[in-house]
Amino acid sequence: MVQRRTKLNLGNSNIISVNSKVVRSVNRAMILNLIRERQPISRIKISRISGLNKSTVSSIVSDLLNEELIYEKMKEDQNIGRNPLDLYLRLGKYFVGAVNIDSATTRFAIADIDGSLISKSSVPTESSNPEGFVEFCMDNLLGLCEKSSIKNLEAIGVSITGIVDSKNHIVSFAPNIGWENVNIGAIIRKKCPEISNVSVGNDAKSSALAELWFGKHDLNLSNFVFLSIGPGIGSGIVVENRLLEGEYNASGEFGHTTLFEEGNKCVCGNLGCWEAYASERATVARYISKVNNNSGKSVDVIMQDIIELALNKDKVALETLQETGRYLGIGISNIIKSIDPHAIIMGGKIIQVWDVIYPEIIEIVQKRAFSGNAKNINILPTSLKVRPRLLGAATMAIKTIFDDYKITA
Amino acid sequence: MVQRRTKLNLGNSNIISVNSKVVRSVNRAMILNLIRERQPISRIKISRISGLNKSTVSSIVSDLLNEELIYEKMKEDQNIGRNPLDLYLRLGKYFVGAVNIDSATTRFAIADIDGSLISKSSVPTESSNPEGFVEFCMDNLLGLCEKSSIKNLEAIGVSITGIVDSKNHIVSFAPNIGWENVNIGAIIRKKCPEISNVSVGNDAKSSALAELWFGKHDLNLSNFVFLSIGPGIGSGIVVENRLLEGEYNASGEFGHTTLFEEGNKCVCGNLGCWEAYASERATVARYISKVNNNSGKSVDVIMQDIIELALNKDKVALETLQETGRYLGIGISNIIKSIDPHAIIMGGKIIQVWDVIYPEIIEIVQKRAFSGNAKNINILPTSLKVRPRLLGAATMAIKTIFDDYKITA
DNA sequence: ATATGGTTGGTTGTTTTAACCAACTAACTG
DNA sequence: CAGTTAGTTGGTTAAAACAACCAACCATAT
Repeated sequence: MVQRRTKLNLGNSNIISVNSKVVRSVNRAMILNLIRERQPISRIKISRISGLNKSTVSSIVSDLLNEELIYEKMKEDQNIGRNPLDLYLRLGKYFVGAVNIDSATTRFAIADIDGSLISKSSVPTESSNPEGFVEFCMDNLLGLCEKSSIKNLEAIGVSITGIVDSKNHIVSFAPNIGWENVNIGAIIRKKCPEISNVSVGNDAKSSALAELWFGKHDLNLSNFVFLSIGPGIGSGIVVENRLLEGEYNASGEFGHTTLFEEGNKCVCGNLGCWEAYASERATVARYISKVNNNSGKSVDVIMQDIIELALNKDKVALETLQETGRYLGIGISNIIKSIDPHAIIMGGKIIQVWDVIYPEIIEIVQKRAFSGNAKNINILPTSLKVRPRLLGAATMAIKTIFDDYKITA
Repeated sequence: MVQRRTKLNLGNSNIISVNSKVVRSVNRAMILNLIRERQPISRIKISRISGLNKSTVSSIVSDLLNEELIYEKMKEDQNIGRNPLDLYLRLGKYFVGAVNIDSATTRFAIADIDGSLISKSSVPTESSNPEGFVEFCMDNLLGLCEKSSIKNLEAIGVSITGIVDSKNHIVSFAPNIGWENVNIGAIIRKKCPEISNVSVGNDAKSSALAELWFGKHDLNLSNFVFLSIGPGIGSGIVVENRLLEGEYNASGEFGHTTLFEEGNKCVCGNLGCWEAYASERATVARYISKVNNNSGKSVDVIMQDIIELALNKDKVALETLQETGRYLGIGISNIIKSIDPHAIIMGGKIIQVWDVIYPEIIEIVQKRAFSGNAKNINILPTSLKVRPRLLGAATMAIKTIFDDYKITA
């Protein structure tokens, strides 16, 4: 992969100068991404779409063929003239490793460059010794490789709950597992020096990335917010196809915005956070208090129980989830007004009862939306078929293969 | 100025291919901006900062000298070796026009490329006939030019209250002046066909741009939110030196996020919007209700009156503004958690009583900030000495002279 | 005072890279 | 075999990199 020139951030402009190598790298990345997104696609179509001369396209495509990142195949049923040579991503050649470290479970996967997961495994998260656990994770990942007869990994991506300094591969603050300033990048580089591309990111942000790269919606998503509804609420904000990281890597903490002055106590210590109303934790608490009030005896349930009950038309469960839907709607309205995204994509167990929550969400949002365009907002469950946070880890790794400099106007 | 290649937005990547002209244009823009931000600066320093070879820098600088965008001057007091030739922006050569259309007043200015305003004027806003009024504005602007013996304008920038489609130069929705889908760009192009660069933008967003380009803070601002506190509350979000526009050009409508369920009625029709508590309108209403309760007789004041009273230590005015400060703090806390900016920059009449409101704001924010880093947030009054909205219009225009493609990693 | 080496800033002529261009070949249809 | 579309080849051009050079200054030795 191409070596990058030093990037100097000076005042109001990110200064990156351009030389011929950067030019090639930008155009190569652009063509490779076009093939990824539009396959099958011919050289001539790439030329017309990109504006690059067809001989330039041929030259870059020839490089990509040599690198075995793509392959070509004659198209048969053309109407007139010579048939184009369709280009496709080549699978089965380059692989990446994905790790998702969650408070309870850590999951592993090997993924191909199209985001398909080749093999998976998981272990309980052992957070007391960060360095040892990350090394243990790498052993697990390499074990998966061996099992699948994969000799080496192009890149590794790690997604994790908490605030992550992705630029420096450091987990700054992960209260759920008690980690602070853990340099995951350094640990991995030490353990696996042969793997040059390591990415580390927040789980909700990486889920957003997975949705951006591998989501299947009718929309052309480039501006959206991915909402990860779990015990808490996390999010990833995507603006013009890029993740908004935040100055201190803490963007998208909508879960801790105050919606109710003097409201319910949140795990963060403040009162009235959105999370204290719309998260799984809040939903479960509300359900329990309802049942306890009704029956007098205490119950012990988890989110999945409430969902199953609702799917079986249990009245209290349905009522509880509808309330959660309304609370979700309130917070989502504020997100829409803040960011003005094209869509809100939701992930988490709760999307199993989409039919229950969606009408509540959209009613609130429509009522509160104040501009004509904002009423067009799309609120959708994630289209991903595998766990977004794990695919997100894979996506961060895959991104290092496809991405390079980008040029913007 | 350099002609741009067609930009095709396709799925998840903005496709811009690169050829040698784009390369030159990127490097030229980078050097020109370096001179703008760091002047005086020598060729050799530019070379070292940018990574470009010094011969390349010399070549581009020679172009800029020919275009008379910059000038050079020998530096005298060097320690050792040949003295560098310091490069400076050349003023008095290229000018831009700025128009700020507000609900009551429309202001005009001619600005030099360093953002200094050469001459100014204003008229009452006449909103009933948009096309006629915009043409009238152009006549005013050209009149200012004549008065200052300026032959032509390089660019024109128009900032306006409301939702603006900056890409297409259309005012989509401006309820304050009753405009809807007014194609300002087309009107200006028709009226002044010789002016090729026209920019149109929301007033708060353009204020943010002005702060980004011409603000004087100790901070290196590249991620921040500009809050414009007027009768309502507008904002401009800057992420990595770029304005966040929003899918429907409606980002940053924090003023209409709900902070109080079932709270005060807002002009937008909803209940409990931030704006209904922290804006000038809300402040004035709160002050009036306090005074009426105390004295029994009704009063009629405007925001500036309350500010003057507070500056003269009037107790009720101070109390009212302190309350506004606390409400501001609540909303700002939510912005910080949503966007995670490096700073919040505030504009509007209320910053005249910064000493009154700041302690209230920061107390609330510190209490609610939940992550270590977020506690470092900078909340500051605007550093701009002229009206941000007018300078913002000028900045949009100036930006067209300096900006071109940018390369990001 | 003046020559000289050391140092920094800037220019010039050549080389290299990669995109562009125009003419060509390839492969297909009717 | 003409017409059409896809892709390649060889030469051209633009621009950055490179290396050698010139310019201008200082300190110091003579």
